[in-house]
Amino acid sequence: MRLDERKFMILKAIIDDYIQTAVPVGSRTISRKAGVGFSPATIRNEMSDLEELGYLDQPHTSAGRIPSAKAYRLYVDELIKAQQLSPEDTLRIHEHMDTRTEQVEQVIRRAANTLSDMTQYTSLVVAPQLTSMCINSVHLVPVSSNSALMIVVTNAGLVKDSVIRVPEGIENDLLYHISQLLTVQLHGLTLMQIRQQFAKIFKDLKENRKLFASVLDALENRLAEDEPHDVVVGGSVNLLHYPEYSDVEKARNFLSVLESKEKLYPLLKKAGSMEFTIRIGPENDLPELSECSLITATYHMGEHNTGTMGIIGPTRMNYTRVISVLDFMGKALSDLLSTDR
Amino acid sequence: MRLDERKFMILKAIIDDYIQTAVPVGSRTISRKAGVGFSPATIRNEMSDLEELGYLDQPHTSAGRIPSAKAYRLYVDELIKAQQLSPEDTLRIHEHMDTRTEQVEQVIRRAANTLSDMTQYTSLVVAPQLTSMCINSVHLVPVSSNSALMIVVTNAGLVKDSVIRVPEGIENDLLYHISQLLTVQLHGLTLMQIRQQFAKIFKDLKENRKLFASVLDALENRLAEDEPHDVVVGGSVNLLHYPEYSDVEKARNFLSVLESKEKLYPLLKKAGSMEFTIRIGPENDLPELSECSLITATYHMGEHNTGTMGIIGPTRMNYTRVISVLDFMGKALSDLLSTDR
DNA sequence: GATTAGCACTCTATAGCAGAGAGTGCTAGC
DNA sequence: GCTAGCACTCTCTGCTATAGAGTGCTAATC
Repeated sequence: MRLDERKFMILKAIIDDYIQTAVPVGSRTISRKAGVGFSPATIRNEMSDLEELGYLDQPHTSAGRIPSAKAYRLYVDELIKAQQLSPEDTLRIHEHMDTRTEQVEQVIRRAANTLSDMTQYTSLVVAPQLTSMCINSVHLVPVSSNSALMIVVTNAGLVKDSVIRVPEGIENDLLYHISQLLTVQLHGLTLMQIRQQFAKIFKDLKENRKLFASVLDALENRLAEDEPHDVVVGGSVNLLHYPEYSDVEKARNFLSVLESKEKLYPLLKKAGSMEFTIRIGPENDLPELSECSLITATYHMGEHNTGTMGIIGPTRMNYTRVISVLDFMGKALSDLLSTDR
Repeated sequence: MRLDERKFMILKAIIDDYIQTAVPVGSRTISRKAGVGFSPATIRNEMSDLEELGYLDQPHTSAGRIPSAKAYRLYVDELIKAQQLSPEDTLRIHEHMDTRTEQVEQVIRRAANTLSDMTQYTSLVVAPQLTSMCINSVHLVPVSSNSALMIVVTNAGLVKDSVIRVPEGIENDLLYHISQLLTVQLHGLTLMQIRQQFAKIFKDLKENRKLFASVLDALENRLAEDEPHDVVVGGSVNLLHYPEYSDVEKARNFLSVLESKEKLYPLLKKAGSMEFTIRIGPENDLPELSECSLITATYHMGEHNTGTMGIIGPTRMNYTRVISVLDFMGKALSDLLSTDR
């Protein structure tokens, strides 16, 4: 059976109502709505059909109906229309994001907070992946008489540091000198290239072999790991405001996911460079999120570097609003990160 | 009335039991304990005294007693004895923390996770504050045709970055050259000194004034902010396992605090360089934490740099265990960060 | 033929009540 | 000084009755 216009209309009304109230929707409620010219009995018949078609679920016989994941899918695919963000909201984003010079990391954190504030859901943002990652400089900073902090700066602004052992009583000047030497040797090389040229680089370094050895060793270790990009989470407690999470058990499950970056990152990664993705309830791979929806969007830093952000809410989230907020925030962020401030 | 030995003993037994069960403790329960040679009636009389003295509370007439904040204070001050961590636990810490070269940031995150895993409470760790903070190098990395990422590395390994505008179509080589120039000019200066010598530095730079101006401008802005050190939180959902937080409202309040670094940082900051601090329930400044206890401890990186870590749990937390875990972790972390790996 | 009014039926949520259980405080006796 | 005994208090659990929301079906209406 194809869905005729009236069924569409009724389904949309049910979803809209349920998004607002989180309470199963009865036929009378729909019937009373402005623009619906049918009695509860008629609505009931249609609802019965919609249930058979898999768009509605009934918690128990004498309750109203709630939309199924299939219904939300139809809803986002066909029923909602792009909506302009209200002037107040655009202003709000601009206010929150309009700070002059600031660290990229901080801009991103601020974006996450703004997103969660405005939607009252939970937000995720990952910094843009810079395309080619190579070493910019190496620094050795004395920490104690026989150890130093090794800091490696890559062109992504990403920094990797670790403590290494240095010969007892080494002069600070010498450490500095060695840093410079290493920087000259390694600058501009990708992490890959360094590994390949390890032997050669090592040969070129004449004095302080032992120190160099431990630096290169540390570097080698550092390069080996392919750390997942950091995911910034905003408003993780927001979901606890919704009746869906009045059960502590559920709340804990949800929050556990937010705590593990390893689970979070693939969620956003999967979205790739799609401008928008919407995953509803069970469409998410994580069972913990089977009662949530995740909407992702992208933003840009310069021409090549793309970052991803997302909003997680209950399946009955306000899709329309979230999409417009993400859309606008994407533009604001791209502006902020791609031009001066 | 002074507390005699028997009252001490009974109070300790009550606290120990309540820490385990979270259920108001009755006189029979205490009486049955090995080593207590008194009937429930006797215990009841003592309990009644202890209540009058403010050490015990009674939720309602026919419930058992629960320890008050005053009781916990006495408990940690006088009743608990330092305890050796079990061999299994020390092994566990070593296993978790025994990774070779790793970023300081990662070591700290790992420490936070280990702490929360082992105690089943929530952990906080801040990276060591390096004592003298000065600039190590400045880098400009092209992002788009008219903007670049400015990266400032300080000797703390801390990195501050921000996007700045650069003249349209500037050569990468030139950007690099300018970075070098700036690094030479600024290297070794504290943030303060730079601000003082702003004019002089600016005068020395001959070409590309406009670019320098915007770099220095960005730097100025960057230096102005005194960002709170980052607090790493581990096991934030752990507290939701305890009956104290079976109420979603309470859970939300608690988690909100963890979300705001601005509230968290002062908590640890206040501990200063004290080896241990214990704050019980209302002794915490934050009303949201009035039913929690916070134990902090310090660790060291090299000779001068001290970091702080803490455990937040319900007031009925297992103080003895938490203190031994923190103590051991402090040593492990200091070892890890101060010598090579 | 589609729509709707009417009605019996189902299921949930809530309040009220009784009984069990845990624990206390007091008193009298050891 | 300690404890056995007992009446009393308060909570928790389970049960029942009731109200309310909503449905599905049938028969009447447009």
